[in-house]
Amino acid sequence: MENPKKKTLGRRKIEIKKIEKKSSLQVAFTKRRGGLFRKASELTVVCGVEVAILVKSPADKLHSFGHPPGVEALISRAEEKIVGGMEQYLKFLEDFGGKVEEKDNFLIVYLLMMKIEEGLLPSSPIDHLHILGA
Amino acid sequence: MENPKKKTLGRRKIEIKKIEKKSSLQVAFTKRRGGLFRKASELTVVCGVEVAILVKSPADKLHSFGHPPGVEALISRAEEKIVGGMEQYLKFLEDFGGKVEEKDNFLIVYLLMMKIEEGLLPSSPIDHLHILGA
DNA sequence: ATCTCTATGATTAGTAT
DNA sequence: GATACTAATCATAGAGA
Repeated sequence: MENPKKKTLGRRKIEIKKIEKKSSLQVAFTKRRGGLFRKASELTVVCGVEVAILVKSPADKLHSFGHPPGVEALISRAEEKIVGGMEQYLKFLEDFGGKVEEKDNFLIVYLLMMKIEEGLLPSSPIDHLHILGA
Repeated sequence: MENPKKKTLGRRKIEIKKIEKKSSLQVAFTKRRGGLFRKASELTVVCGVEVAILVKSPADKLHSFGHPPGVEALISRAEEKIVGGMEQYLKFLEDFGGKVEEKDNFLIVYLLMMKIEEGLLPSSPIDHLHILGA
């Protein structure tokens, strides 16, 4: 039998421009975010590199990806010290300061991002400055 | 003529594990980083969202991607204020503090990352704390 | 290091659940 | 919000220039 009524049209070519239909945009966002994070994950493995990604959803929710084993270790180490609040946090930064190499700025910033995202840190560096009397 | 000696074998299936051969890894990294950034770019357009990516190359060089028009505007605005060094920078953060909404943490962090990457800011937040007498 | 080449493997648009 | 389906579009491995 010819043309056995295809169930779907398959992938269609699209123009890269903003999707207006809300429901379609939501589906596209979920798929493409997943695709992006998967690609990032493959990159970390295949090339043995560090990657951090932040994406804000159409609903302003923050989604993040990160994978260096080093970053994960830092986050774990930080976790215990940070949950204690601001004082613990400042102490953590000081401890951290003595051990981190120049090239690890990347990791520090990533760590801070994650903590901010989780609501465990003040919302911006500005708060620190004020607290410290700047 | 059958089998006109195919020029390439086409894409081959690979296992997702670290490539050991250095030259292959370098090529794969360049291609996959490009692919990742292209996907990110499409995501920002198709879904109208904000994305920031940091990747450390096998040679420890930092590559970044970012695209919200808002972020670009912030960076421009910041540029003038930041090039003056630490004092200007602190002042910038204070100015910034009065104007930025809670949901803009993302942008702030992204901005800081970019500045650190460019060597325009101290290497870590720790330095601020010390300077401010923490 | 970057750029073809290209067959093949991988992703995803549109729709329904 | 995420997942399943499927055909078509898209990305890229491996090799060479």
